[in-house]
Amino acid sequence: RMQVNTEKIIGPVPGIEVGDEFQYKSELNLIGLHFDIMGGIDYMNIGDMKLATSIVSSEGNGYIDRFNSDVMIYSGQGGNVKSKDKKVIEDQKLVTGNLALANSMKEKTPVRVIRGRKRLDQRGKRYVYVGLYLVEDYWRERGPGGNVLFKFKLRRASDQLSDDLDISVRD
Amino acid sequence: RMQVNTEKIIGPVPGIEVGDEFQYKSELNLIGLHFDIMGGIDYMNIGDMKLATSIVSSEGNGYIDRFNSDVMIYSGQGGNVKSKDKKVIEDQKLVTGNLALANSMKEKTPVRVIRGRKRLDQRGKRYVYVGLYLVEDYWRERGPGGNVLFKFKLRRASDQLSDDLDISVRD
DNA sequence: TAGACGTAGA
DNA sequence: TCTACGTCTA
Repeated sequence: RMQVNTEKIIGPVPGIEVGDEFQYKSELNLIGLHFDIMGGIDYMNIGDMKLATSIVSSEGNGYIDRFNSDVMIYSGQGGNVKSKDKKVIEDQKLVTGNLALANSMKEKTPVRVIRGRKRLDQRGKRYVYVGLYLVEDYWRERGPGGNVLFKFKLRRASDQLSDDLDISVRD
Repeated sequence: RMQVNTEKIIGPVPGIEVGDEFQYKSELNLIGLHFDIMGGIDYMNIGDMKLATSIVSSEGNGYIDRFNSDVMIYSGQGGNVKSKDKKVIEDQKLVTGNLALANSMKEKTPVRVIRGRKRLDQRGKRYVYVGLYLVEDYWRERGPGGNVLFKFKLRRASDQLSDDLDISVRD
């Protein structure tokens, strides 16, 4: 797949379909699906408001998200993630990516969702574009360490292919 | 470019030509030019001997290499590199990648060389495959911090395209 | 300058 | 588990 897209946009990326699969976050960047090569939440500024463009839910990094049929619970960023040189546990704050997701709820703008899962053979991950979602709700929780965590509830937009994503994402 | 190559080999990679250019080290991995997605020296075990397969000389990370026409001086790995959570300065050792390069000299096996340079627009780097080199010499030096550094002298193999690489690598 | 749901291999 | 010439944005 040789498409290259350097423009960050909200909504579908031309040429990319639900179920398309990638091997690296850097590929998501080249393709224009998700430009933040490390971060889970990508966003852009519309005027002076941050709006989320895409999120990556990836296995094996301390974040715990949930997928149930067309609803997902996505963990906010910051605070509680294991990091070699950073032992402190802090409250997550409603800034940058978390703020962008909250704004996306207010503005009812769609968010591209990419799901990264470990391969069965344990050789890296695969990232599958699972479609557009709308942020339906968010709230604060206390994490295991007592710190504040944000949780975002997203629902898959209905006007999309209804392929069985569990199959398309399965190894 | 959609070629994918998962087999690590010594020498030229089929389908890849001198001057071919890539945007990410992960692309070098997909293509089979250089499998170590972070490290500068990639190698393989032939029997119980490590032999270098490829090296990446990349700008802007504390290592200082030199390119002069068909000769390059490549810095060994370890010891003196700035790293956020690692302040200690240590002697480089003749192990792993450094040992592999030393063995490649003894065995006269070619090493693929990739040159990573910052883009003029400062948006990332570009990696150019500049061809096969032979390790001609290596020695120990003292670095600015007094620690031992390895330096490897490599000479470009003569039976290759003699395009002006300075042009092919220029922004 | 440092943070961020990175990756493969020893 | 840790290292390794990573890579983008704020």
